[in-house]
Amino acid sequence: MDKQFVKEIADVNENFAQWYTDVVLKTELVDYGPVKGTMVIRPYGYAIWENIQKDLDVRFKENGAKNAYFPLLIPMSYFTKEAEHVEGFAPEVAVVTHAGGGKLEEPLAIRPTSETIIGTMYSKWIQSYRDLPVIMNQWCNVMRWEKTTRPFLRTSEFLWQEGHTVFATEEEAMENTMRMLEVYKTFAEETLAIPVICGRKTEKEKFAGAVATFGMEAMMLDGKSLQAGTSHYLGQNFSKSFDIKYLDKDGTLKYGYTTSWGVSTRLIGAVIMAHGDQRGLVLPPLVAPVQVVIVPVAAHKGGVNEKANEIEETLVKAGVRAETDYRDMSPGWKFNEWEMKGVPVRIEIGPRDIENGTAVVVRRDGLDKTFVKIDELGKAIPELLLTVQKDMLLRSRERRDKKIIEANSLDGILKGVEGQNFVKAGWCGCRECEDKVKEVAQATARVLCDEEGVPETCAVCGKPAKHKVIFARAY
RNA sequence: CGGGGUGUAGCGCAGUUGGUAGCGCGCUUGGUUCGGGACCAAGAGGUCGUGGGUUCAAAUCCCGUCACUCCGACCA
Repeated sequence: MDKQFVKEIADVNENFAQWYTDVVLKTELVDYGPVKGTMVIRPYGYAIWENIQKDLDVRFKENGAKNAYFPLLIPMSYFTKEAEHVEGFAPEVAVVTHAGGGKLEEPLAIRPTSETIIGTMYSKWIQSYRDLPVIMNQWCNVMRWEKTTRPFLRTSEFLWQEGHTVFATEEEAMENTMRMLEVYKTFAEETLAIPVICGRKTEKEKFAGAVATFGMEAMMLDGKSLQAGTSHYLGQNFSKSFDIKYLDKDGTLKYGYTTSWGVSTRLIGAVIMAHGDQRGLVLPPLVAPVQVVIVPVAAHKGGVNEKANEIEETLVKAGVRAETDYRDMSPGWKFNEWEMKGVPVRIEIGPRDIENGTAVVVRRDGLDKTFVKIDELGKAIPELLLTVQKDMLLRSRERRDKKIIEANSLDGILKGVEGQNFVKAGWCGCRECEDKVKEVAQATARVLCDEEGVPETCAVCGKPAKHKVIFARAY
């Protein structure tokens, strides 16, 4: 079709990294920030984030969470209370040493995550079993000084949501960890149309300071895995470090059990890399800033803009995020631009259509044109958006499932990941074998999936396997 | 932190043996167009990343430096 346009965005298959960068910059989702590794999220990109926030927030509240806000700066001393945690984050923490025109007595960490400050506050707030559970969530920015960065996937500063809870018992805390993982999974599939695989992370991949980390992994178009969300069971590690105690019914003082869970703007990266194509973005209707764009054709002929406006009003009334592109440009230009920006449905309306009482309706996920009676748009379009949303999930899942394979040797793992697959394999559970896979195949253990049945032997060393694990190259 | 690459107009690039800055797209104005990236005309826009050196003369040659980027290592 349009060679020149297609050339503007790198080939999806030939150079995925370049394609990705082109898409985020050319569709005006982001721009690079002045500080290395930071990004400016532009209105179009931010609108996606707002849709994600809105949707997730409802789900969190349905599960008992309340929103709060904790400070950006954390005294370094707080930070050093949990040994594993400080060790895990130390290299990437940015520190404020000067303020008010002088050197500070105590340096302040810019939060890389808020377990420490929230833990400190919880220890003040929690006295009795009657105060539990505490389930709070905050939407904020965090900073981690990363060596290599890529918009949305890994930036020095990013926006996220972090939930922090305290429960009286291990069972409740564990239940919450799994519950929030499930919330994420449902959200990813229903709203982002991205199928995910959930499971426990290995010791190596675990969150610093956690007893256990559970993650959801999504497959990108190039077969690599993206950790799209995590839910941590922290046991009593943090409650002991931060002195989070409550007086139980039986009159004894006990440490609470804490959990934390988070997803970030990385989800936007996931959407791009799971659904995009040669023409650019393909956004699932539920997160698309603009769900329907109406393009008037031959607007100078009179009555066209009026009709377009009328359709827009009908759709807005039906609860659709619809917009009309009145710009004085050739329609072809607009078609391509909105396709690049991933708008799920386009409506074309011109003199010919008005005469016939129909409009041209085009799905971004298929680009096939259909004619719909103008009077029926108010009903047909919302239905179509739902269909697109569902189809996108089905297609992604189909595509992904074909690329999940099994292997029982190191070579099999290597061949598998080279073929852009997720590779399920038996694993003895030792760190050496995990490192060996990384060395030979540049793949890491994504999540354990023991519930599917553990193979007899470890694919690496041949000793009896303790786990079934998914190996994949990852972002 | 190692290895490669690139810095020239908003974006993409050209610039030969050193000779004083160019192309495409975009932008502005006017007009004709409008069903898959339209056309004509007239414009605006540049400390050639940066510091030094060689030279009558440097985007071009030499030395330094900075930034960005890709591939590793490290990490959510």
